Amino acid sequence: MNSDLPPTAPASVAELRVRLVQISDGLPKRLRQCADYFADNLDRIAVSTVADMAAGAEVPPSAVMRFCQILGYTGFSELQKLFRDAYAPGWPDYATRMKNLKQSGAGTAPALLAEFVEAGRLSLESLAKSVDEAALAAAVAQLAGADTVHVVGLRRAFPVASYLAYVFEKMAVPVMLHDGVGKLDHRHALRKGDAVLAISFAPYSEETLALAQDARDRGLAVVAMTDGAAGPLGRLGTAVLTVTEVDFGAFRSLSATIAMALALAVAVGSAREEGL
Amino acid sequence: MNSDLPPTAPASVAELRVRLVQISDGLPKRLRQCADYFADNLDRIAVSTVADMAAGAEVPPSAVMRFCQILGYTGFSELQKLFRDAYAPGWPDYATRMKNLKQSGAGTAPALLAEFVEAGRLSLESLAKSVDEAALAAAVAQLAGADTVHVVGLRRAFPVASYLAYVFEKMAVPVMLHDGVGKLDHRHALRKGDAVLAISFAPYSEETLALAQDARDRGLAVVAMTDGAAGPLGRLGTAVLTVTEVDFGAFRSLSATIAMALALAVAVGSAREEGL
DNA sequence: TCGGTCGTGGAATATTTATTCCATTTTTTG
DNA sequence: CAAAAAATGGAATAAATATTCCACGACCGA
Repeated sequence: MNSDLPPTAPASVAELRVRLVQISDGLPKRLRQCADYFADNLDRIAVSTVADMAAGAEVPPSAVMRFCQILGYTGFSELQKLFRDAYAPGWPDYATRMKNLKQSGAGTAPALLAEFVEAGRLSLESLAKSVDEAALAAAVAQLAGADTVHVVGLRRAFPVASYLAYVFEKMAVPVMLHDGVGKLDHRHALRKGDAVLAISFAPYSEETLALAQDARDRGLAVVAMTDGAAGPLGRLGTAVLTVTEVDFGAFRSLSATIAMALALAVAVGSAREEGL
Repeated sequence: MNSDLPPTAPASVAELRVRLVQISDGLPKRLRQCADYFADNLDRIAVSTVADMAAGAEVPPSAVMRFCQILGYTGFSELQKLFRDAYAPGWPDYATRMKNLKQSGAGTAPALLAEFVEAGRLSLESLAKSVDEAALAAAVAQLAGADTVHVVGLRRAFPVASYLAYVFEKMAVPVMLHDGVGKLDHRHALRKGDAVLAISFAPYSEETLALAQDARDRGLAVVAMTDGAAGPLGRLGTAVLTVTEVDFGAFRSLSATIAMALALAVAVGSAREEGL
């Protein structure tokens, strides 16, 4: 008797995800297409019909049905119910709360908060969607290979720069924060083998560009965090990390920029530890 | 002829939300129940049937149909399509991208980025859900009434403090950033009529607590941004803003903290302008 | 109070969507 | 290479869901 496949249907989204990858191997062609497409589009299941999913997986609807039954469900509907139910507790509370906040009236603090929260969320989503993994890897490599990392970022970018400096410090990466205090020119601090991590967004601050340019002239690695590869800082960088931040009003949430900065700093920190 | 209601159906979720509150008044009982329930449960629309929504609004299904048609749609399906489509481009791409990033393998930069992005998102959601509007209003009032705002925050909180100082400055609010450079004690700068905005999270930095304590002793307003009202800074504040940040590894994304800070600063800035 | 309009609920119908079944093709196995 | 088994696609059927229709009742103005 065939008892090598558990007859029990996954009772949660998490379980299902595990099962999907488990069974993907050892499944005939069409059914594997289903497994793969389902695994890659878990979020669409709740709002799709059998026909939609079938079209996405490029199989006939009947294949989708068979697939659901192989997983242990009576049919697609039962599987879909899993996802429809799962939506309820996750998003809705947040969404309604958000709506209430915004309804407080434009200009009030809760409404502003709602806007900034939303801007931050959008920025983070957009970052996840658009990140250039190759550029990120290059940036990590260049910074991990540097003797000292010079972090520069002024005005709006200064909070990010200071946080980066803090994290680098915690991770025992030699770091120098160029904060422009007292109009001092820290340019002479750049040495061969160092790298510059420059953060600036339009309108770009001259001091930041100047330091980056100087480093570039001397042949140092320049990692740029900016809002467009085509901008002045983007052209200067030996590795360019693009972060588009959704801003509300005149101020930006910096959420995406900080997430990128953290990832970069921690990755560099780990890379250096391994390199010891 | 009755042309006071626009015959055009809202073409986006945002438009629909506006329309819902507009028409809620001047609608017969059952239809208003629909409008209210829909407005409060926008997120459920995508995954519900007419019967579900009807049950939720405590009306018969036919009432829901009439309601959809009054809004200008041919029926519920058309309205629902709005939400199902909105899910597809918004979340799904993000979700799959996220999964891919995480799959890059623990410790690599893209995987780290995914984690920090996720932590940021969760923090923002949790902030929107848990914000104390009364405390926020109190904080705005106290800061708006102050002569000079003293911002203090060190270590992890310093990026937030520096950004706050930047925004206050841009909004023409007299501000002083206490950054502890050179171990200077800026305490003497506190004057009657000033207010302190202190930011600190466990483990709390002594300097921040000391400044807050000093201000409190002199009877100044102390607005605290911290991670628990019961903490040492929470006990000191005359207004306490609680921000729980989801952190990944040893570092936190600061997304929620910055969103809160921005909302606070902009609200204070506007309040002061009006008060001129 | 009467006649009309408007709102309402439920039953009937139309449409969409899920599910099953089976003839055909492909793959495996002896 | 043939026979059996498995897999496949599409058409038929069943179920669910959306939508319309209409008879009833409440409300409003005359």
